[in-house]
Amino acid sequence: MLLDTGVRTQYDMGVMAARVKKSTIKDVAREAGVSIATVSFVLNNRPGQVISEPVKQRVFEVARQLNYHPSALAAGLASRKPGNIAIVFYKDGDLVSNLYYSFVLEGAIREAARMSVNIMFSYVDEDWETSGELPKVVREGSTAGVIFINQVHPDMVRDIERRGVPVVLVDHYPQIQGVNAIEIDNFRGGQLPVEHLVALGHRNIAYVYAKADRPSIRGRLDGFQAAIRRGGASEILWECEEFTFYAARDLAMKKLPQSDRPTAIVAANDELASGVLRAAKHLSIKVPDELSVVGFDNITMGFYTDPPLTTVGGDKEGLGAHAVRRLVDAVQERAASVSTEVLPVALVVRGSTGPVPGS
Amino acid sequence: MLLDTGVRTQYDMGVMAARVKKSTIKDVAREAGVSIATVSFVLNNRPGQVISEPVKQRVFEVARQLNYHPSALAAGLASRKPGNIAIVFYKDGDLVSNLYYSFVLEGAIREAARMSVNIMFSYVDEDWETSGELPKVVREGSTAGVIFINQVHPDMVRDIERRGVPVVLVDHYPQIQGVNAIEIDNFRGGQLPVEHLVALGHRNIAYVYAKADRPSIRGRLDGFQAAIRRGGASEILWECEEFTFYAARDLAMKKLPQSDRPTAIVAANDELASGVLRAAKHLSIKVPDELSVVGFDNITMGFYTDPPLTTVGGDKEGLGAHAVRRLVDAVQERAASVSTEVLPVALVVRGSTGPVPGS
DNA sequence: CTGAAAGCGCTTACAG
DNA sequence: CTGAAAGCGCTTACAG
Repeated sequence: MLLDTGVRTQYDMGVMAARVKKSTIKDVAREAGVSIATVSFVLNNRPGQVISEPVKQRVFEVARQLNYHPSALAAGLASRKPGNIAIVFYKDGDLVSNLYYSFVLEGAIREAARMSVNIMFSYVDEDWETSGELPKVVREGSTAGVIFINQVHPDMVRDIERRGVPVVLVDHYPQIQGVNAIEIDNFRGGQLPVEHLVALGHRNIAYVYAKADRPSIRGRLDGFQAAIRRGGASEILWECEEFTFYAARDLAMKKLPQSDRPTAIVAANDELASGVLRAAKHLSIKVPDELSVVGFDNITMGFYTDPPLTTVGGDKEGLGAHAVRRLVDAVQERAASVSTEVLPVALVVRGSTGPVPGS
Repeated sequence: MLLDTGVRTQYDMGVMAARVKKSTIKDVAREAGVSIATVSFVLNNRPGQVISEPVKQRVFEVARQLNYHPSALAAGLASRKPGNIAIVFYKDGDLVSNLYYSFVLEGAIREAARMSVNIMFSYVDEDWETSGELPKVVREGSTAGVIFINQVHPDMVRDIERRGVPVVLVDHYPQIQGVNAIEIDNFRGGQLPVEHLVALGHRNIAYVYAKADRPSIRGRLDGFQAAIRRGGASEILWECEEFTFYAARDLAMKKLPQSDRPTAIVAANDELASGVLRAAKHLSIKVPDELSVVGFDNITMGFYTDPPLTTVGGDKEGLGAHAVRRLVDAVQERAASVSTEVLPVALVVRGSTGPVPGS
């Protein structure tokens, strides 16, 4: 438990003389002249339970007057279902401050607010294999369901569901079968830039990426390659050391000066694309006149590059919002079955792409 | 309440045959051959309560074996103190995805995880004045304390504290007296760039900012002005329309070409500084050779500008972490008294500042 | 249509 | 040093 008993200090000093006490279901029942069961029934609009209109009105009225709000703790305990959901992520990540996932979180939090569901945040240790310890929120039964974003451990998901706590996965890896999941259409997202560039006359298109054992990265590459084949363009793969701005910049600094330089570059994400843009600037290669560049993710950064970045945008907030809706459905057992929901992507054309040079 | 009764679908189909049930304090008491009170006492390490060593060991052992974890809901209800804290913000903000505050949140979440406290997120309507409605988490008594980041309504803070729920404010506005608050040293942060620039020989320094009725912005400006006076430099104020990259860029595009152009520019934040950098690039003014630029906040963006931005950095994660520790102290009534904690700032020298031209 | 009562899983005076 | 019992504020069969 979080708290000790102890003596109040500041409040006792008179500053907060009138400490307000919450009214309870008993207060409402007494005032309205009904039983607490009846109060509970009308306030929860219990299906199957018929309460006469006058009684209902009286209860609502009294509840309003007394400013009554049911205790979430008591309700959760009695119903055996906490009124909260939780987002759990791994400790060594930077999920919250991440330029991409922070928008997913924003979407989740807003949707939860809209649905009047509290949302909790919790980390789990990386070394789940060895500890086997479930997230605190599920160990202590304070959440009705959990959302994992990004990394996840398959066995942990099983263990959590075995406790009767539904799980929804967002843009997760590794792959897991038979779990509710939400992701964006990475394959389609990989095609979009190519189609755009081919329409602009480009035939010589490089893909900048880094190795990563993740479905989203794989999907983008697959989409790129499929579109390249279909467009009759030639596929060039530029592999960076890692998924960073500077790795992409350095790679581009090496590759761009070569004589058979591609006329367009598609990057696996906006950060890499920004690195390419920087290299082009240093090499005095004009974008988009001499080189077109496309990113992926549509993160804020792309507004501020020079020129502003053409990119592929998924509905990041939607990812979070859908996950919350999905989870609440699962918790309420309204969910038909397990499935993976794929959210659409769209090309966001800004200033970094143009007709192939010499066209 | 979040949930209906209903029939399980997927789980009943055999996939999740062995639904695990949580063990309770009763189970532990029975196995260990003691009363539930004793279990509660030893597990909570209740001060003043003396339990014999052998009994303690037995209880711990059994609890471990049964994988017992106290129900947070039950404990919260019985003790009248929820085991959670909450971060509440206003609905129209972009706090979570904000380039600055997302790091504060990251720090808060991590610290909460470290302290084994659950942290909840909640929005509150903008129109508090008219609704008077407290955040859901406090209405329903599911939080032991709340943190407000950024915007806050003074009367709401009072109302919440009157419920016995302590409040901690992070980088808040407007000003409120008598509440626990954490902020960075904006005044000192305003001085730092000037001292740095003066040491580099600059005497002609402009401050780029936008009007905002916020202590943090005011503090930076005050610091800037104080340092300018002390350094014997001349103060130039460039006021933008708003706090955006493009507003700063446009203003700089107008001001920079003037003959009496300053040799250095200090911006009220990194976004404005980036805008100035962009204008300089368009005007072919070399940074830092012909112009020095300093930002504020040390957001990720500053790594990617060209050149990388010299800026003033506060400990953003620390802001969140301190707030959590502060709040937990207040909840446990260990807090001596109400106070404002000011976190130090430091100059982060990167590539956008250099000696005054002609030196 | 409504109420009395058991119970959710804990904590906490109180008694011994 | 330990236990029996009341109580936290709800929900939910069950009875009428």
